[in-house]
Amino acid sequence: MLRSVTLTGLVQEEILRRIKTGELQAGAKLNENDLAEHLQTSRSPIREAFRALEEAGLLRMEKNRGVFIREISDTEAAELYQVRAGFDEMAGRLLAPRITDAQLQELRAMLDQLEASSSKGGVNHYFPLNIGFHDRLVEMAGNATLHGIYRQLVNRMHLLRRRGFSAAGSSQASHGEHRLILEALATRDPDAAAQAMRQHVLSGYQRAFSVRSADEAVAG
Amino acid sequence: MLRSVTLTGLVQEEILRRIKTGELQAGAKLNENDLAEHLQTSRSPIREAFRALEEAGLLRMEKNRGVFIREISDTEAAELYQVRAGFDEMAGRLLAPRITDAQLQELRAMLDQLEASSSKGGVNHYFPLNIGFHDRLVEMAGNATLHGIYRQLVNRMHLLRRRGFSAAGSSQASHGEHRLILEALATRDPDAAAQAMRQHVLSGYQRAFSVRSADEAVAG
DNA sequence: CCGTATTTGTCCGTATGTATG
DNA sequence: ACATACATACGGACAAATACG
Repeated sequence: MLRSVTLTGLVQEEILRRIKTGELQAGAKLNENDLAEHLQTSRSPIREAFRALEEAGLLRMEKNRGVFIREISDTEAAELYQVRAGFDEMAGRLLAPRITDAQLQELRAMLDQLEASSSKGGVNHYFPLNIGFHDRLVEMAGNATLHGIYRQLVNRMHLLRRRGFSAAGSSQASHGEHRLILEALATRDPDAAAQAMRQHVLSGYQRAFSVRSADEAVAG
Repeated sequence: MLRSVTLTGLVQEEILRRIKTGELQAGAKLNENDLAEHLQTSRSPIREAFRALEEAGLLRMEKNRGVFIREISDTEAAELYQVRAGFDEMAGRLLAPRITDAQLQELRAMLDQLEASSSKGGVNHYFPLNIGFHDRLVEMAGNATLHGIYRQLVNRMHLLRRRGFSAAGSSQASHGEHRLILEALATRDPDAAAQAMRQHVLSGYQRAFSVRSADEAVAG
């Protein structure tokens, strides 16, 4: 039992990890006693971690009934993509004028790895790399608050993975869009970068959900 | 001690209320025992509420040292405005094509009340009305996820109120921008509404902090 | 519908770490 | 540096609510 960090924090990270790996899926019930036993703690840190994750939009606590991994409706899924498109657009606009050559190099290297992974390894390799690429893009935008909220959004999107994910040649299209983003950033054109990043998110939504647009799914 | 709702939830709302009213200001220390005594509970619900509010970005918990209302640096303040500008822009773009005449009427009534309050009552009346107006705008945009994250942002901005707030004729300028937003919405022009809402946030930042732009303050 | 088992919500005690004289 | 006082982190117990047979 490590000191120096709180048990609550460790429990919180552990649950988040299980959500990211898919070990915990939407709708699953979390039992306080079981978790406390498996993680070798009392129930107090477990409950505190629950409260934090509830606030982060990952858990739903029903009084006297239990704690569940949140389920994301189709409408909310469309909302998430719509908001994330806005965030990526913001990030692209902020990043384009300030990106360094070294950063462009770093992003290119990440894309090389990503494309290699998509042919070799399965989704379990590709998925975290893809998320890491986009996370790094937003981080480079230089707004820590934006980055923090973006991460919260991405965490929520883990709850809707494994839906219509990974149609046949979808990764090919995604790679092309990634390269478009890098090209726009390389020219330091804010509007082009913003547009490329926004469009990539919206295209990803269409690939995953096979609907026309996030706008219509929300308005629907 | 009410039943039917959790004590944790009540404590959380109470602390949030104290932050919004300014009763709790940035840097203030929260004592578990004192709070538990005043709110007539044990320390457990207090601690759970702390964890939720920490995740929301309002509190900072230092292990074995205490819990404090978060302090927002100048850089983070600029970041908050920059992100909020992006949100309002999104909201305006989404709302313009879908706003109803009844909703326009409702917003006009809110502005009438807001302008009346700015001449009569003090900041304590004006401030919540102003926040309510913007909150309603985002709510009308029809994306509940966007609205939820927006509220989290606004909550954080309470931590930096009472800085350079309310220069002389600043409310007059604000009123003008509000009317511009309504005009743009009335014409159902997405770009105009997005731009009007974005600009209003950025102008508000300049009025409150007397600097040229949020971009420069972040890039600084 | 009732009784039992299980789980949660809350309370309180104790150990540990921090601040202060 | 030491001892004291204090606040927090965690653990465990009890009561209430829910689930189940």
